[in-house]
Amino acid sequence: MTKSPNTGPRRLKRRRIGININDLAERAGVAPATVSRALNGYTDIAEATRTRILKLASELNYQPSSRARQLARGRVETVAFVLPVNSRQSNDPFLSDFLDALASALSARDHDLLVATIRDDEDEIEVYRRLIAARKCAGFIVTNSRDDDPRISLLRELNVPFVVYGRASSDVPYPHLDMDNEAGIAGMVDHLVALGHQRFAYVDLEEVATFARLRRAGFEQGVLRNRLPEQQVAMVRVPHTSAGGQSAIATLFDGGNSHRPTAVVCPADVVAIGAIQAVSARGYHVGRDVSITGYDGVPLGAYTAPPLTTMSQPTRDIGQQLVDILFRVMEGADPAQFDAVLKPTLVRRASDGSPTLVEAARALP
Amino acid sequence: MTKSPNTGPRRLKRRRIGININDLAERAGVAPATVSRALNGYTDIAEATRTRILKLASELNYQPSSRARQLARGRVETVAFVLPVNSRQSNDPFLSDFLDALASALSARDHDLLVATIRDDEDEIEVYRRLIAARKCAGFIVTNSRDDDPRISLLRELNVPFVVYGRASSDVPYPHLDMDNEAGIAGMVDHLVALGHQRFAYVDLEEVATFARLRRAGFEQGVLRNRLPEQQVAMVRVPHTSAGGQSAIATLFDGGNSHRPTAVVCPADVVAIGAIQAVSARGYHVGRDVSITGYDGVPLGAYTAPPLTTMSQPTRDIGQQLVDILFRVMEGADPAQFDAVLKPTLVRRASDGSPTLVEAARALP
DNA sequence: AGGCTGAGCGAAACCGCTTTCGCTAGGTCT
DNA sequence: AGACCTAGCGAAAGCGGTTTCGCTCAGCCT
Repeated sequence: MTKSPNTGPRRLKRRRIGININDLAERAGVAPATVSRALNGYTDIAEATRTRILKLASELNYQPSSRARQLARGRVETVAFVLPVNSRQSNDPFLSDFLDALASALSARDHDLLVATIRDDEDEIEVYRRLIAARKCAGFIVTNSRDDDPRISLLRELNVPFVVYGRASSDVPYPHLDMDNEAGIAGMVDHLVALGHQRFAYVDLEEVATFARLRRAGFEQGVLRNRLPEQQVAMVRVPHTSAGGQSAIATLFDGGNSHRPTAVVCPADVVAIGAIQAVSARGYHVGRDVSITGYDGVPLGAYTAPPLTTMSQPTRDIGQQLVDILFRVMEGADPAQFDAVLKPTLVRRASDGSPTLVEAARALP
Repeated sequence: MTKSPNTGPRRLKRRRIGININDLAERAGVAPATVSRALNGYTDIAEATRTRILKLASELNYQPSSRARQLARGRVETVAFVLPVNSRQSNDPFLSDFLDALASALSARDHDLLVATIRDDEDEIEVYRRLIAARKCAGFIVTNSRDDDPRISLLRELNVPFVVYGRASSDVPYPHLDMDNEAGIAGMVDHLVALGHQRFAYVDLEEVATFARLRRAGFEQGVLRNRLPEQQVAMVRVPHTSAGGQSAIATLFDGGNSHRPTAVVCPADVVAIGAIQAVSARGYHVGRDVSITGYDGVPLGAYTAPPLTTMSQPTRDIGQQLVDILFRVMEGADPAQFDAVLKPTLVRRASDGSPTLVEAARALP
């Protein structure tokens, strides 16, 4: 009977990769242990020896194998970011900024970023389980948190460090960082009311992620605190896409609805962009006849016609802070203490304005 | 004198992570070697023993430590993707699709995806060097290739497997996959000529990446093979942003230039979106008075006003194929044989049309 | 001069796994 | 019945590092 694996991956070429610590030690005329000490900043080593070894190492371009080092140290210097990818569209224009923020912050701490992706049809929890069981990472960055998120329960249960971007309703505290979605949208309502708007529509998102719920809550809060009468406020619910924005406008404007809104609050720029397009197509002048606002601050929002007024989020800061928190947790800090909330900032462009010309607009077909 | 590192990272909590192969072997009443054999599909093991071990492993949720396994095997089951991030904008709406394609294809082969990022101010080559020296990955996916790309020289020199998305002029062959940028843009010119256009403008990109050069070459080829007279063809050069598109239109339309183009060919959707905006702002009707085309197939292109006609690239296929090629190279295949080129497909929406009304349009202010 | 101290380094164990090598025992063959 | 396989498994040697422990020896003190 054969002694080789009958299944398993095809044998990849096993190349002799570079030199190892023994080679280096031999050339330096010291023991491997001494090389290790020199490279890791121990002080019980003669300065002369250290510099000699360091010089040799840099000449030979030697670095310890991360695999071996991590095994010996019993640590894993990798953080995983599991990215949900919904097949219908890629709606995150900040992804590269976000990744960069994560990767830079991690690399400043000599850690690597492992990226895994999950599509709708895949079993998310299974991916987390595998990463944990194979000890591929020391912690997780979790995004797109949902209410009662099973990932959070899993990570708590297995006692794996993690930090969540966004909030999930949960009875137990967990480390997270969030934008103040609620305050953001409520602030947008304030802004529009200040411009003189009274008839509002909100485009709710068909989205399980918590931020959708919080933004809606923000709208309701804005309505409440500005004492907008209930019959002046409409709400539609559409997918989180530009097409969703278009269909929202269709239901708001095409029916025999006599109470067309003068302000349409969208909880996402992509949706707002669809809405602008649909409103313009109906002959209205966005920013004058109808105000439409977004949320997110996507770069393209500056180039729509008219340019989009929106709420912008400091993507890089968020990534940086998430990593900071994660390390605190990995170092053993009490996870419950991390619950920062950052405020978005209003970026006013040209898709909003005073509703002075609204009656004229309503006279249109 | 102390015996602890005076520098180096703060000590992370060293937790006892799960069980190891010895624990499992003990519980199963066999030697660790037998467990390893059972888990790795060797055939010189009794079927009963194997199933017993497998059952126990899944009950205890045991998986071998990837670090230890890779060290023992002398392999590194990780592929690195080094993502250039230019601070001014995040211009890749396909990033999440691309990452997903890479990650899925890799995970099908039990490999991980390591993502590193580089900003303009960082030393790219240094990042590659470090990843290689620390043996953090078995191969690289290289994108945004430039002519005479130093990364390619480095990787060849160090004999590290890699595959490039895009082409770089180089005297020595290297494994790569590319979209046929040249044919794509040339095909767009053909399309516009077929619609009746004769006066063209091309918006060249201020961009070091090779694709910019190839797309321009495609335009020139289109001009040539359609025998467009030289004085009917204008070219401007702008940054690879929507603002660039706007400024392109400014120089093309605002001067006393009597030869305004009826067709503006943009080599990127983001640029085209800026151009559409700028042309519309000048009172022209895009798609009737002026045709504007893009390239890339960004999702948002479907929601501009008018929706953008463009060339779309099969992002997922590209990622998948890149991984396929990389593995062939890692398995020792001759790198020179990989030089596939994929054709983009025309996505016709509404930003192009016959230039019949052009004279009327030119009568505008 | 003898004892003590601590700086500097080497030996060796270990991290958790893989893989080679060789042993044992049950089965087959003559 | 003895010789010979060979299936099945254990022992042990790595993989490339880190870290503990302890040794040596120069310098200092009495």
